[in-house]
Amino acid sequence: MSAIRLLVLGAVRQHGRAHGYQVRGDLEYWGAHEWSNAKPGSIYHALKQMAKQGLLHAHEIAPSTAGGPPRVEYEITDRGEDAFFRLLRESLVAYDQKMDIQSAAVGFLVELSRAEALELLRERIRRIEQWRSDVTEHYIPEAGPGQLGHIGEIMNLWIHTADADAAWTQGLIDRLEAGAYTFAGEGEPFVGVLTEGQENPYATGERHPEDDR
Amino acid sequence: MSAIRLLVLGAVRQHGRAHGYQVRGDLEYWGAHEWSNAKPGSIYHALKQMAKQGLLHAHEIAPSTAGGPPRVEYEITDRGEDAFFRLLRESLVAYDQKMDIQSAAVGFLVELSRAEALELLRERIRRIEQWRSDVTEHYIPEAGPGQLGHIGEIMNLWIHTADADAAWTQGLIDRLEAGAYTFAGEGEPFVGVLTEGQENPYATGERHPEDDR
DNA sequence: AGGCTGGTAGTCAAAGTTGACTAGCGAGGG
DNA sequence: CCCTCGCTAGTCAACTTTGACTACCAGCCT
Repeated sequence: MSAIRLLVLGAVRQHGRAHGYQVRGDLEYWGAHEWSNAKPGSIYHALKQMAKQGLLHAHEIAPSTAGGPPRVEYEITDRGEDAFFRLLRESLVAYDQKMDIQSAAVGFLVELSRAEALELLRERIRRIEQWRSDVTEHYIPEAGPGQLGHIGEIMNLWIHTADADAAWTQGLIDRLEAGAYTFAGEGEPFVGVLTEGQENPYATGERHPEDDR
Repeated sequence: MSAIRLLVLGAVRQHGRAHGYQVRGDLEYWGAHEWSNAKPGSIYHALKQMAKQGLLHAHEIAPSTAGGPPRVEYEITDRGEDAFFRLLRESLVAYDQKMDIQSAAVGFLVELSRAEALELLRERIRRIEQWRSDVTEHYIPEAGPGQLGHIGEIMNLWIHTADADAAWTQGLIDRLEAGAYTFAGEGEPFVGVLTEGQENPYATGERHPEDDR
């Protein structure tokens, strides 16, 4: 599974009602084109697919107010809401080194309660540690790690990455315990969507040399 | 781009001549089903595609010696050889946080000369540092990082990951400089393929609880 | 002899992804 | 007034990925 469904569901949800181009704008605003496969084609595909599956409801074509073709507006359904939270919770605890999913989940972290977020992040650490010990136990040949030759460097890379991830997670836990950010039910939320007409400071353009990578 | 082409090309190349099931076995032996999308469908698809594109030559169907349908054997072509090294070099220097590609590249690292491998790894570090400074410069709002709210944690995650990657790369460089492993042209290479009839200690099975993730 | 299991080798439809392309409208220049 | 440019909003074909499925043979059990 990729991050696109979580991102699109979350974007539509935060808007209440959004069309594809709006979602596209939000994801760009979040920098998602940098760290996920959130390209136009994928976004529109995900919208259609999730509408077909009943996670979104498609309000048929409103003619555009600002030039261009008519647009389809989407709204999240109850089943979509469920799917969003299921995806979010899974993505937070799953250690599968897919950074795009992890990033997307962090972006929606504050949709949960602080207590649940902390719980999930602690579970994440437990799973990373479990994974780490499974790997070190099972992938080391009987004759010692030397038998693996340079192939052992792959395992080394993974362990190194897992440790870095656990450390980052712990850092986030510490910040959250210290009261950082505003979670669901804690008052005025931080909303990261672009309202109609607002310019996007991170729009695709010349401003990010790293786009060229 | 995914890791599958590099993996399949490299596997066929190390065998000299291999059919799909053999490639599948090698990738499993390398643990690639854990850290990449090397599923049967993808492997067979990649083989066919690369044969169509002239990177592999398909020796038409030899009847199987051990039950099952007849099998197609593949051999790498000169263009395939070029493509393999181009992919390998690219994958080593590219910092795009796709761990599957990085892992695959590490697996074939010793196909290069030690000098070139070191050169590429140093370039990798330079690129990570470049990426890091680009990101920190361009993605921090004028009003300070606090403006980002919890979204800033995504950037934090990426920076953290980049630093961990650079550290791992430096560690590998140190080990290679100290003479670790056997590179191309340095004598008897370490070959990580399964020969006919050899049992695969890492075959898909009950032995890896982490498969269940 | 018949049936069951398990390994061998691979196919296929459905889903997801990519990058290039289109079409409509407004603003601004000449 | 016309033409181009750029933004809005999206489509589409080609390609890749996924997971379930198939067919064949060997060995074992009864």
